[in-house]
Amino acid sequence: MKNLRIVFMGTTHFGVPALENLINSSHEVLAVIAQPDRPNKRGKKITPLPLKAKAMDLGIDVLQPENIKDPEFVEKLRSYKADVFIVAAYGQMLSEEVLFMPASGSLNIHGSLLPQYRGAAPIQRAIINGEEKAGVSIMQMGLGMDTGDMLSKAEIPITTETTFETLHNDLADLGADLLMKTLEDLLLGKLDPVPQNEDLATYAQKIQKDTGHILWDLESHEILSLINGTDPQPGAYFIYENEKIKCFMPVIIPWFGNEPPGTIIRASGQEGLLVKTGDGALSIGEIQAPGKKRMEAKVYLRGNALKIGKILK
RNA sequence: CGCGGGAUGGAGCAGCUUGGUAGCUCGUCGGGCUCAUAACCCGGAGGUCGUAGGUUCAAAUCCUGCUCCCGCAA
Repeated sequence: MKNLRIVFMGTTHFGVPALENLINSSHEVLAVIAQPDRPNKRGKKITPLPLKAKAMDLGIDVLQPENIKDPEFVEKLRSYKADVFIVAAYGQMLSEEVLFMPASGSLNIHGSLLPQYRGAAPIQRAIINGEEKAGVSIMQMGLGMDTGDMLSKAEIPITTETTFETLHNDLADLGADLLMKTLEDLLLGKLDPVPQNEDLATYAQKIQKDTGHILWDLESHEILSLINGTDPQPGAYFIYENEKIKCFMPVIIPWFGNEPPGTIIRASGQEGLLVKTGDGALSIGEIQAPGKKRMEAKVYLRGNALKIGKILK
């Protein structure tokens, strides 16, 4: 099998499985392009970017241009004489010049079933919106945001236990395998690019800080989706005595009481936390208070009290 | 040097302001009650109070350095 000369662009965990697959294949990864290191996390520490760390472990050159359109960098990129660029959650828009530099152009691994959920937070939004399935798409990158012709896609179901974290990891793995097949087809000339149907396009808005604020008068399944779609980051929360309490691992519980939505129905070290919603109740499996670790709700309630009957906002 | 919270038996917390007896909820072990129980009652084991130093007759508690964890802001 003929090899492809590849330059990989990515920054987060999302691209790691794909990079690993490429390394273990007959293809040649010439370099990895990642976002520049972002100064400081909390206090002083600098957490290395996941994909960069992986690439360095594997002994691959890592380049981190401040701006990928920088002419000097573009020349550097050209010097690799790559056959194709692979982009997975890189974080910078590519210019036309870069996009079409390799003979086979640039391929993007995107965490949604395009043309739905183009943009910044496709995985979170798919869960939050209560979709029944999610997926990854590989496309030939075009000029617009996630607009290129589709080359392949794969699906995965979303359940009541699917969180952003689990789905993200599953999709990263799925995308990695899909990438290998797609590259194989590319070499065999079997690719069949299909333009996206613009009429069906939707956009996944970036997750804001208050996206996770739970509105208890929504229905249980809607709140469950919000909690799961923001788990672990940034987390869905309610306000209790001016403190943000984050909620994780929700379970829908049938409940026919007529308390106002947001009422704490149960809160004990034995029964855990149960809150009234618009159409029933939601058991919160894990919670996290400011400055505290995430823990089982019943464990938290052994040392901290939440008043039964109080209405959460 | 971005702001802030925290480290106390196995888990979650209180105690620190006003130094001097190790507390609470739970778990665990043993016993009891019960048709029975995750319920209830009785009893036990288990803690160098993150770490290094300082002040003091005496430090979980006051002072300083360090390590680690977490929330916010980016």
